[in-house]
Amino acid sequence: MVQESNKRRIIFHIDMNCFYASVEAAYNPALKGKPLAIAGNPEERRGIIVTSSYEARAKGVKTTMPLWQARKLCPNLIVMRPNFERYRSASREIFKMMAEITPYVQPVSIDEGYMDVTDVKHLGTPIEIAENLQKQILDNLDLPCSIGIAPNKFLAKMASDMKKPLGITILRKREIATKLWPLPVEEMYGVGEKTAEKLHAIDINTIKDLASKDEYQLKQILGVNGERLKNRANGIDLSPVDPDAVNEFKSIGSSQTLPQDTTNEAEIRGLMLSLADNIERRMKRKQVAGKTVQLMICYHDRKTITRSKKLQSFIEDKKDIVYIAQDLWQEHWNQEPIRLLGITIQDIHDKQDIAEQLDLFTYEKEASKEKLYSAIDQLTTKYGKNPFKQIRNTVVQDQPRTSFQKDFLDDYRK
DNA sequence: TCTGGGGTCCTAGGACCC
DNA sequence: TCTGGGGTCCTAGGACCC
Repeated sequence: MVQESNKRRIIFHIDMNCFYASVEAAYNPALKGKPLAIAGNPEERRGIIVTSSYEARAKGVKTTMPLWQARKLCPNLIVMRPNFERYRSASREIFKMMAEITPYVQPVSIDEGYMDVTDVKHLGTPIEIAENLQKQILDNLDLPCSIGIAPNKFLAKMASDMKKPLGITILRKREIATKLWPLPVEEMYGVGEKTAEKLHAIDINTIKDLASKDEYQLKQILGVNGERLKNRANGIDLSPVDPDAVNEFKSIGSSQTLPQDTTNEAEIRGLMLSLADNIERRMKRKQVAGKTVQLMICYHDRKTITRSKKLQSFIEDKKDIVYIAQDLWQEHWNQEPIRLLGITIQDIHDKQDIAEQLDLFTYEKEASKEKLYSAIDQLTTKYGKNPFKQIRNTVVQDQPRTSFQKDFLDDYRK
C-alpha cells in the first residue's frame, strides 16, 4: 500500500520530544521540570545516557554520553533505568491516533513516524490536522511532540527538528533557501560524523554548499549517497510513505557488553545462550525463521569483527542458533579478552512463506533417488553440464520454464 | 572512569557461472 | 597458446539512525 508519488504530496513527520523522559514524567508528575536522564545500567560502569529531559540538556547532558560524565555536568541529575514496556505501550497509543487520520502511516522507530495526509480533506487544513493531533497526544497521554509538514519525507523530517518542544513547522519548497540552506551540513539527516568530515574537506559547510556542489565530485567521495544527499539538499525526495515497511524486517539480533572484559569461555557460553534465548523469543513472537547466523565479537580494544554463516535451511530454535554461533566462535576467536558479544539472525522470512518451500524441500528428499538420477541424466543429455541447479530452481520456484522441465516435475511429483 | 543496543543500507572483493 | 566481460551469490566491514 503506497501512495502514488508523482503528485504534490503533504507529508507529516511526527517526532516525540525526549520520549522516554517524557513518558516517565507523565507517569510521575513529580519529575516534571527536573533534570531527568534515562540510562542503561545506571549501576554499572558502562551506562550511557539514552534520553534526557530539556532541564538536563540545558546543563550539557547529551545522548550517548557516559553516565559519570553526565553526573559531573549535572550533579542533581535524576537517573532512571529504561522501562520499555511503558514506552511501547505509549507508542502504540500514539500510532493508533495517527492511524485514525490516515492509513498511510509509516512508523520509523518507537517515537517517530511519517504520515501522508495528501488525501485527508475532511479533517481540515494540514495545519489544523497537525494541531489537533499534537493536542490529542498531549491531552490524552501527557506527551509533547513536534510535527514537520512538507512536500516529502526528508523535508518533513528536517522541519520537525526546527521547533521543539511542541512545535509545528511547515517547510515549503520555496522556503528551502531561507530555512534549510543556512543549516550546517552535519545537521542534515543522513550526514553523520564521517560524511561531515569528507564534506568539510572539500569546503562544504552548509546545506547550501552541498546543494550547489558538482555531482560528479560528490559521487567520487560518497558513492551513490553523494547523489542522494545533493538531491535532498535541493529538497528532492521521492521516497513514499510505506506503511508495510515496519513488517518487513530483515534481521533480529541481540548483543551485550560484559561487566568486565573476559576470556572465560564458560561465561561466554552462558552469554551466548542468553542472547540466543532472547532472539528465539522475539522470532517466535513474530512468527519468523532465519537462514544466516552472524557472530559479532568486540575485543577489549574495541576492535570488532563479524563472522557469519549462511545455512541450507531456516532455523528458529535457540539451540540451533547457539550451535552455529559456537562454531563461529571456535573458528574465529583470537584468544584476546572480549568486551561485547552479539548474535544476529539474518535472511528472515515469515514462517508461512517458508512452509511452502519446506514442503518442496522435504519432497525433494523423499523422492526416490533413481528417479532423480535418471531425470538428471536426461537433463544432462539435453542441457549439457550441471543441470542440477536448473532442476532445483524449477522445484523451488515451482515455475517450470520448459516443457521438458514441466514433464520432469510432474513425473517427480507422482 | 570513555562511549549501549536495536536496526538498515551500501560497498567491495572473491568465487563461480556462462 | 591462456584469455574477456557480465552477472549473481556470499562474506565482511563501515556508515548511519534512534
